Amino acid sequence: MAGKHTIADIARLAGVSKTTVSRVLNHKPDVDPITRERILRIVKEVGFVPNLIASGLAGGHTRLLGVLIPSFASPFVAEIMHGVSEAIADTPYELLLYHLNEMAYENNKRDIIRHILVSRLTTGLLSIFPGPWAEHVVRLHTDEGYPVVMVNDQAAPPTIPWVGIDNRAGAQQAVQHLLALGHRRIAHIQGPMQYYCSQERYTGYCEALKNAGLSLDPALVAEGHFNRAGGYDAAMAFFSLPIEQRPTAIFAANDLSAYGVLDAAAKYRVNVPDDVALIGFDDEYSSVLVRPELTTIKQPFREMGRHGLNMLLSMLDSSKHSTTVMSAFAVHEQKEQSDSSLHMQLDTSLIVRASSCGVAESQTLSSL
Amino acid sequence: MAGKHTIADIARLAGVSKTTVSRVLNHKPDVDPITRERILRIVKEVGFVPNLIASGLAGGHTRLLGVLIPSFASPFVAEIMHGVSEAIADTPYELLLYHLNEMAYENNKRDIIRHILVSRLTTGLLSIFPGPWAEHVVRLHTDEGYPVVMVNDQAAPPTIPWVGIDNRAGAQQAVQHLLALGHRRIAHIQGPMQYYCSQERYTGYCEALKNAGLSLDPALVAEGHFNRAGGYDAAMAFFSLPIEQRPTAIFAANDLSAYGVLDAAAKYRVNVPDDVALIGFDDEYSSVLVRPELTTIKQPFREMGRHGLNMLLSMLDSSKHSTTVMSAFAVHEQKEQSDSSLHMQLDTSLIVRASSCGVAESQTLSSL
DNA sequence: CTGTTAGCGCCTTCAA
DNA sequence: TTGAAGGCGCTAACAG
Repeated sequence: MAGKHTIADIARLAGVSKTTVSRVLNHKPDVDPITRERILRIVKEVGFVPNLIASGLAGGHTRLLGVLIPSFASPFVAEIMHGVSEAIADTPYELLLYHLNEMAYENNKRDIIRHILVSRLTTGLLSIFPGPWAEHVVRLHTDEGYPVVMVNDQAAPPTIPWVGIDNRAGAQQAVQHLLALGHRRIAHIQGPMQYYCSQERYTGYCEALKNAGLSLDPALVAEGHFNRAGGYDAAMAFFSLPIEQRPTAIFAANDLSAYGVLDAAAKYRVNVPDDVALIGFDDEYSSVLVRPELTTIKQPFREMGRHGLNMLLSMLDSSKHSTTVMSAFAVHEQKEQSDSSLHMQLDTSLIVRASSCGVAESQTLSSL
Repeated sequence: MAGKHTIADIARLAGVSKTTVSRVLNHKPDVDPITRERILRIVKEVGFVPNLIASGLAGGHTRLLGVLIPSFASPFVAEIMHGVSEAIADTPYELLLYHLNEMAYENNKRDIIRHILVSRLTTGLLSIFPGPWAEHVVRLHTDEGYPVVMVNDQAAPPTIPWVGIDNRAGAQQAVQHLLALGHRRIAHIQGPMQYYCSQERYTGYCEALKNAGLSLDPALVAEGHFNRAGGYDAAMAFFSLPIEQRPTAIFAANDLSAYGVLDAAAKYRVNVPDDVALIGFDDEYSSVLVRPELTTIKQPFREMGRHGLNMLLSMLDSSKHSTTVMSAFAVHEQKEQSDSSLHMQLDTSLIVRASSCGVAESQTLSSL
């Protein structure tokens, strides 16, 4: 039975105390180099791996990091997780998955979050798309001092460590692209307005129009719920406007809504991009499969995951140092400071495909 | 600071011993009902949650289950995980994620798997799409007796607990659908033939043809690598055949390949489904987004995840009972027996959309 | 039914 | 530079 060794076994084999073995395992400096080599050799020989549970208990903290994800439904989450697992690959930490079934729970959101803290399994938390959980996650950090990083969502101004994108700038990119193509009547299909990112994208849309000297036409703005049906409904409304009021271009707050626009366009026999140009937001996998392929604003999901996890790791690192090296006051000072730098906004990028201008079609097809 | 309680605290508050508290926490029967109620009340009041790390150490096994996933790239994995987390939701277990970056690792696959065993973090393992890891996962179960369930992949005859589908029957469903539509020249785009599921799907294809009294035309079979480019290449080859040899229908071993067929059809100006009918396998999310929408064989991914996790839980359960209740010999007997019933083959289902017969188009569109 | 006594395997003082 | 001793919070025998 391989691997059933304990530190005691190694100590016996090496003829030293358990303490010494523990020291070399934890990279403490105060060990005779010769002894260290001998121990390491034995460790390798017998394939010893320390019991993480035991060391978690004794050390007061585990090597587990929690990842709170809202749902697997969204392909983004998978992309983000991809980045997360890349980042964790060469660390000694492991990932504990907290999945929140979307329904039920309404009342005990707080309990579930608290459970994460109180069960003491994890040493830190990465919260992806917190959505309705955001406030509890924030409190976990603010009130309890638990190391938390939020990925890709934010309460108005982010108050805790956070990695995301500049939704406003992304929306401006989108609208500017349409403006550059000569469009003047540009519609917007909003996301759910209780989300900050929806508000930001809408703001970006408004600003881009204003910068171009265009006024906002309320008839060209509709809420689309971030899903296909919502996009469909919104687009149907646009297409049923009198011809001279119709938009010549649509900026959908996410790709899913844009798919709905394509449905509506097919129904109305509106040609995309000739009759109406279309741009989405996210760059989902499916956006190269729909016809025409969807122009969109790409979010760097994988990078978000990677940076988020790295940020969490660095927080753990610095808190470890601080508690041993610095006075309580100094700790507080440094925390304030590093927190303020713990807001990372990644860049979005414009991906031009056929849905905004026909010429792109041949390019993307040939790139297959 | 909420939740910093230990069993000792509860014991003090309730005026009983720690042991008693531990007993009610672990649902042992031998506790005075009155005392039990009192303890539970206090536990609730102070919001006590036992330290899982400590109980893992003391009890000799944790409440963590490992999930080994090959990559987040595939949307299936997300679906399966969805089922997994549904199943784990009302158990006291948590999920530990082992993610295998596809590359590197070639040499230390074994080490990584061994690490799972040896680090003792988890009590059992759910291995999703093991692919190249399969043999090591199998050995983990066979040689080390570690509780393992494989989801949706299998070495020739599955030798360890396993949940998946009947790929052969699924393929037959697909081909029979095409036969029923009157097609006689049905092509097949295979998956990578080193995968058992690809072989099975191919076998199902052959059998369905034979049952219909048709002979196999080697020109109508091509390997497609399970991806879009592979499907494209294969379809290009089919479409460049002399007209009378061309297939009137194509069964792609997965949806991705089928997307490639659509690309090729667009290039060749072949109309789907009028010139060639198309059916895929998997029912990916995107298959309702491509045009025409893709007829396909749906795999019940979520159910696989759910059943897989439940199977793992029941294995843990029974092994717990067996080690305490039965002799070593009896344990072995029961293990053999339950293992043999621990192979679950779920049903696939045929999803008819526009790519196989035009009439379906209006139906699916209207269901939006 | 309940409490007492030992650890689980490791880390962390403290003293040598 | 090393070792011995104590404890992390809980569970699992044992007795009562």
